[in-house]
Amino acid sequence: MSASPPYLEVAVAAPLPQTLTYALPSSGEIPAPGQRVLVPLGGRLLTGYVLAVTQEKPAFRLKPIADLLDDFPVFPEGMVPFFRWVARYYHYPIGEVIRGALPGGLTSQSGRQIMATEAGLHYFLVEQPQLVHDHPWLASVTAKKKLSAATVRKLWRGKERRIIEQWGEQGLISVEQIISGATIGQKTETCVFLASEPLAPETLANLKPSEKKTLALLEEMLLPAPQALPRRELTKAYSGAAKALASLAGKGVLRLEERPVYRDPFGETPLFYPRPPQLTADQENGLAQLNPAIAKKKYAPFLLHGVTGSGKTEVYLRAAEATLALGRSVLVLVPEIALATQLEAHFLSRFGETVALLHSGLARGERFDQWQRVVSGKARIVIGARSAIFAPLGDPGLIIVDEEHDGAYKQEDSLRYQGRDLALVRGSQTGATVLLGSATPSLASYQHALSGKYTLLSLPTRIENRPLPQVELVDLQAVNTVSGRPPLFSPQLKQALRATLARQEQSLVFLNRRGFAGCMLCSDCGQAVQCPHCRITLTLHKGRGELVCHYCGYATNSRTVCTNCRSINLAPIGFGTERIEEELAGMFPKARIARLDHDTTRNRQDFLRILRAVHDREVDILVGTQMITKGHHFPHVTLVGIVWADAGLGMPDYKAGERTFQLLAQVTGRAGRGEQPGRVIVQTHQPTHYSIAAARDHDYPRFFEKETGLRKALGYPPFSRLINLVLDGEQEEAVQNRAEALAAKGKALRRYRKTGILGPAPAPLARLRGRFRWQILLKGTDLEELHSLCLELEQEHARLAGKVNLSVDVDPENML
DNA sequence: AGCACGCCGACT
DNA sequence: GTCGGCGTGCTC
Repeated sequence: MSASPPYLEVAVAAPLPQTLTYALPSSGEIPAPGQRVLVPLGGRLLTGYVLAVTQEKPAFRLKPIADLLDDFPVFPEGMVPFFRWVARYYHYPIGEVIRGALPGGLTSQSGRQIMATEAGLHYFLVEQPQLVHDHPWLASVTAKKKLSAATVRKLWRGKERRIIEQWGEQGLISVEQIISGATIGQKTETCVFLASEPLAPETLANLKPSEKKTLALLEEMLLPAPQALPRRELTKAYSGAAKALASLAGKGVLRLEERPVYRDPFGETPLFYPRPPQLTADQENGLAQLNPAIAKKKYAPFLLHGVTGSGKTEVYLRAAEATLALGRSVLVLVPEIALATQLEAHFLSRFGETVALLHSGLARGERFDQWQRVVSGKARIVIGARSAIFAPLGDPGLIIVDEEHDGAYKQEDSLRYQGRDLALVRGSQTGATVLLGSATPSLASYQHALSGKYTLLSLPTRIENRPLPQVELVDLQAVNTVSGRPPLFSPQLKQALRATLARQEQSLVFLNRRGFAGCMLCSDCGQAVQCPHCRITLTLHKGRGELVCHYCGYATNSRTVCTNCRSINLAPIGFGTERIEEELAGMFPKARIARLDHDTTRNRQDFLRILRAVHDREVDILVGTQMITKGHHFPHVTLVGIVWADAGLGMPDYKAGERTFQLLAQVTGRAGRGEQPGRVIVQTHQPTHYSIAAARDHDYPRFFEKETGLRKALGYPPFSRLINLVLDGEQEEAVQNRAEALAAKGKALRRYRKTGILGPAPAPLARLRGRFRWQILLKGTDLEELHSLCLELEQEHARLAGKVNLSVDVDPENML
């Protein structure tokens, strides 16, 4: 058999559902899987990712690869099946999957660069200066400044293209094809290390005063963490240090090296956590099951159910040690916001240089550096937020997902993946042990643990047997007010806030409400009006005067009766953290109040700034959404108030009960970790609701039983699978028509009998950023069928042209 | 996505 | 009669 020249299977960074085949570049070089290449596609050049080298020749004429972009792969070949799986399962173009997985700034595409010729300069500046006025971009060109690639693209796509081409032909400007977009720089910091050898006495005796001072300072600063210290820390403390450090390095007293530096969010040197010599019996027991699984190098999923403060971290660390000892690598996923917690410091303390960090707070260059360290094998432990599931580790033998129940693992735009679910997929592909950890496991994970699909490990007690905090429930229905409507703050909570302020301690005030959707709340039983078919809270559409189900489209007049107790005393309700902040400011004019939610924290910096203010006791009362439950423990917070614990139960979401339980359990678990036990006051309209009562009693099994029963009865996950199809566009009618057309098409396809089509219905945020949104929910137990139906509807959508956009959300968690 | 091709109204 | 608008379809 003669060897034909190989062909390359390439995923192109464009929204194509399939991969494309290219011939070898003219150089004859054969790029390896994982390398980036520049490929021609429909008259332009863009980045592609080589997935495979194949001998299979397709039936059509191939174009050759235009260029190689890398000397080495940017991801290991072993990740190719993973990318394929993700693209297929989440109905997302594979090239976009890979582009999104890689650190930013690695995507090249062809563009154009516009420059003025000598003749042009004269023409535009002297002969026809009004042209510069008419075409403002000419100002940059005549000033010999480069136009950005984005600017040129916009001009080229718009009305200016003709004139640009015309002037190009006249020789007034030059239009050159360039490759742009890939912009990556290295960023490191100079760090100081003490020499490992003890110093000779004569060296020490001959030091200059400034050198002695610097050395003393260094030793002092290194004391809490005997690792590296950034040079600028020293030069900040003592301006003579820069010079002294250089000469000390020359004398061999210390080393200066370029290193990435990891910083604590509060700007302190990371704490060093020593390896504890003793484990608890529960930790030992867990590791006795984990270690053999790790050693087998086969896929083995575990659920580590441990209450807050029970020592999950040490189990992670020991499992990581065992995995590294086998020569395999470790991937640790944490919720983005929790990256500021001690977990990262624990891993750094234990494993030092072999840890890489991947999170959204890194600058582009930093992110690229971390990526390089991983792909080159220098870093064998990766800690990161959900996107770190795409970290280019060659042979992950252990994948840890901390706080696995956390909603932050679900990406809610572009590629809508679930990081925790992908951890299991990647683990099963690479033969890894997957360790999911949580104090309040997701229903699905716990279900799998009980069914034996995962192995359940338990850490039922807190270290040192500290008690869980006492939780007081306040029934808002029972609070008497002049107006007869429940108040925002009960006398109990007001009183507690006042007392806490008087003691100069801090309070946290939660409102689990980031949604905007209003609902109708029954003033007698406290329950929100629900859909008779879906048991989902109906959303109030004020304009139409209707209550609408966002799952099935059911609508009823907003003047209705309570679905629970038939009462006619229904009141529209809807308020958020902003209102709470306002009320508090009115009640306590002298208190320093801060708010932490999506509106006040545009980015990680804002988040850390507010946390820091609380940490430094510059804030008396912190108001916020679930964001405050994560991350930090503040020792001076002695009161936690939950304004409206059942707020989440009013959301149009089948997971409302689960979310509510998790939130309350997380909050109450967090209080009382300091020396004082702390007080938790939970205000609610539904004190007997199972989610709220079980959270008060720290009773996960009770919650699980009840919630599982409800889900099963209604056929919601984990007893079925969902795919949400969201249509959006500028014209409401077009969107609604398309939604109806697709739903009708789906219902007409008789071969998908086992899959239900709910809707179409207006999306819970029916108008978002000026676009109208409708959705169709697919629900079924047959995964195969569900996905083929989805695929057919996508094809139907593509066939029907129009300015309506379709996005697919597989396993939706939050349909807002 | 973005570019080419193709089919209809208002200009020389 | 052409220019140039945008709607559809394909990209190895």
